[in-house]
Amino acid sequence: MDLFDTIALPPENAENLLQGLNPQQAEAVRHADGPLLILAGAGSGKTRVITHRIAWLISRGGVRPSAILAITFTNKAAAEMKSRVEELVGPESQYMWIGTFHSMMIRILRRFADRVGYERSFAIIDTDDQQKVVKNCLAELNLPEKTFAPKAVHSAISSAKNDLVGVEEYARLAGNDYRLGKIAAVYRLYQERLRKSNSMDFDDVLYESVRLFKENPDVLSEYQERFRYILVDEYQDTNHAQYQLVHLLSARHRNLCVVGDDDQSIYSFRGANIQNILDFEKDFKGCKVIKLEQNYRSTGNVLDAANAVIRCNKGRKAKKLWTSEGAGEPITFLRAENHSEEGRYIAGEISRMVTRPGSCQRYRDMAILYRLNALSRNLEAALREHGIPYRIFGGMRFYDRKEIKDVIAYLRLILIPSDDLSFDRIIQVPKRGIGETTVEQVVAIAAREGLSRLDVCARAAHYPELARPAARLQQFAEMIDRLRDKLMINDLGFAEYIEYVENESGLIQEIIDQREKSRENDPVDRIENLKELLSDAVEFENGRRQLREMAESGELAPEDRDLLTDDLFSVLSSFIERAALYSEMDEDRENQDYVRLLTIHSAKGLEFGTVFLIGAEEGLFPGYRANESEAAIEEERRLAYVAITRAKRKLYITTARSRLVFGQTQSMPVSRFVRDIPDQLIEEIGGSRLGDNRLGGYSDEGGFGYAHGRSGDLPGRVTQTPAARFAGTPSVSFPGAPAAGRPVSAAPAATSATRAAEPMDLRKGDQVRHAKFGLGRITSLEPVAGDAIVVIEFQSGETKRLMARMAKLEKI
DNA sequence: CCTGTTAATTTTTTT
DNA sequence: AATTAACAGG
Repeated sequence: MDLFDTIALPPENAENLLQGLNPQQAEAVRHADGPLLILAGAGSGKTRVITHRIAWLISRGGVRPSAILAITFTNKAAAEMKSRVEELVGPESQYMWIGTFHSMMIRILRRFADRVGYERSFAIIDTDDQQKVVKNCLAELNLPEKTFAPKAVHSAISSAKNDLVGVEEYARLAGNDYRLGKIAAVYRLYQERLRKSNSMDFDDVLYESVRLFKENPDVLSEYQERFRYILVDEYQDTNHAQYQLVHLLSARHRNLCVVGDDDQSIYSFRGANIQNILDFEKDFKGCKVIKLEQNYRSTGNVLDAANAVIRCNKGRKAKKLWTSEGAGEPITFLRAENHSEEGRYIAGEISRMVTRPGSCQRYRDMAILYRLNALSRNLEAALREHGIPYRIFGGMRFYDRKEIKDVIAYLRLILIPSDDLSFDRIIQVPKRGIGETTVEQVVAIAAREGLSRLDVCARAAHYPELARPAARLQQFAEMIDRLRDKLMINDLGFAEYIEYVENESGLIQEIIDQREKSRENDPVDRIENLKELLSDAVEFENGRRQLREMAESGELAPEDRDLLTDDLFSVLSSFIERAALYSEMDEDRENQDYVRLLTIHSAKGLEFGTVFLIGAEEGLFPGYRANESEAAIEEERRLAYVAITRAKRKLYITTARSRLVFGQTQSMPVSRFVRDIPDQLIEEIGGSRLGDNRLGGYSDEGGFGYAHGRSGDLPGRVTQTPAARFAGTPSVSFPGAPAAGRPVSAAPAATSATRAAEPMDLRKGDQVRHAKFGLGRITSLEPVAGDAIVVIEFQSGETKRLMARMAKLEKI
């Protein structure tokens, strides 16, 4: 075809793209037109193939970068792919579309929002909000949460959307079934609510995209035409809606390349359909299939173990990973007495490996993987005791933290006064003398009058039933108005504006006050998180500026026109959108030297020299819930396969005979997956993985002799390293020291937002003047996040706790 | 209206 | 064990 019209790079340069690739990889890179399925086993150089293929299309095939669409599942994967392609083809790669399903479809949906009945400025709501809306709907329909668990109802709605089953069809399918009928009613109300507040949840983004394309042939046609080449990574994790999107978009040119590994499909619980990859050959008759089976990551033993485990699954494409590497070290299996012994052993092994004379092992090349987040807790004590720097991933995401979500809700309500969801979140935060009954009345009036809840507050005096709290409600509405005016005046930097909101809203003061009361030092310092949000805002503003400069110098996709404006309003709008789509994993700076603790799910796609897989016990892994179905066990087995194949050189698998599960000490048998690993690959410590599955937590073996390590049995010795404070209390010297709370994003706390204030040399005992409270004396000073909380006794007799910078203190 | 108490409830995760 | 929701009392 017209593939080789233009040659953008010298041919010899293009040929370089094939260098160092094995025949299958090279074939995948060179494949010209038509559907292509790449079955890429773990560690088979998948990312390399995708990036080289894109580069090949551009430099050798003369394909315009803007005609290429590459879809990944995470922002992190997208960012990595982007930078690796850029290395290969240079700056023109910026015109490619690389992103997640959601980020790309949101761009398209904003452009055509009116076609699916939304305002262009629609908001994306997160899981928390979704749950809340479901609860509200249940309450309104008088359905007891006892029989209709919000979580279950929400997940039913979510899967319906993922399967492209709309409200009407769901109701039809429910038929006369009482329960399904009620869920259908919740579904209907839920959608109504979201639409009224101009919000979409994550599932809607996909559902509405499919609808947009199906109902608007002109729109579909434009994008079909534009994307001549489409690549989808992690195809085994696509759900039905994503499958439809890919099929719709690629129907014109049929240049669809999907990459995946059915053995690594571990997201069925969120709608991923493994059948999508298994059936690709049926969907695209005559497609090219390329298997990448040579593994470049792991040693022979690790790979053999992985193969042995996954072999037990039925319903998978036949393949077998191999390596030209040697067998390497045996896998070490530990049968510990309990979790503390397990932790001590691991910590001992880590410090032994790192501190051994001449060792080139680094903390950063090690990871501890587990099935459940709860298991990470046990390890912390042991790691800290040994002075091992570590970082726990997962659990709470930064943007999911309460204090962050509160600020975001303020910002959203400022932007969109009709955002009732945000209103609900912050009307009582901080406490302002508005209680449950008042809120209920406001909600009722808003519904009756067809006004937004904020509007009702502003006009509270008009309603007799709100007579008593009217002043407070109006005050709240006025504050939001004031903040909006400030936004429109546009005289602050972006981060400065957010800081302004954090203070004016009273959120900061509220945290200070609460801290006074419970004076337990929060392990997660909420003030520090709020400061961190400011650093993020600075970074965001800078990134956006760069992007705009790039965009101005070249062609601009219609979806990106809003980049041209840089007033506070539009910067804030896109910042809020990013907050909904952004997770902490996205910002793991890889060169930091610490051990990583993560779930197996979040370890997918990563690799480590040494991997510790902990808690390999029946009931935990596979989880007790998996026993209900064969399919669930198979998914757990794939999870085990993913875990094992993360290891490059050395794999440890550890178990405890007894463990605290849900506050109860239980006796834990060895996981069936471990028993599938052949004897010759494994070295056992502390007991056999085969026998010894008797019940009863007590064992008379009395621990174990460490086969190769001494440090484990020296619990008394504490090595102090600076890194130990990664998980400990943040220590910040005031003024001007960087925050230590989140080591990964060690952006200095002195952002442009906070730089305005000079570093003050305040001390306990200093006399100060405050604009409002007058003269006073500092009775205590606690550094926090490059600022400080000061307690001041004023001459009036009052004692106040304030943020030093915001208080604008004058030293006397 | 707010705050302190008891009772109940537990995968995995991204977007 | 630990977090979180419902509930009673100031």
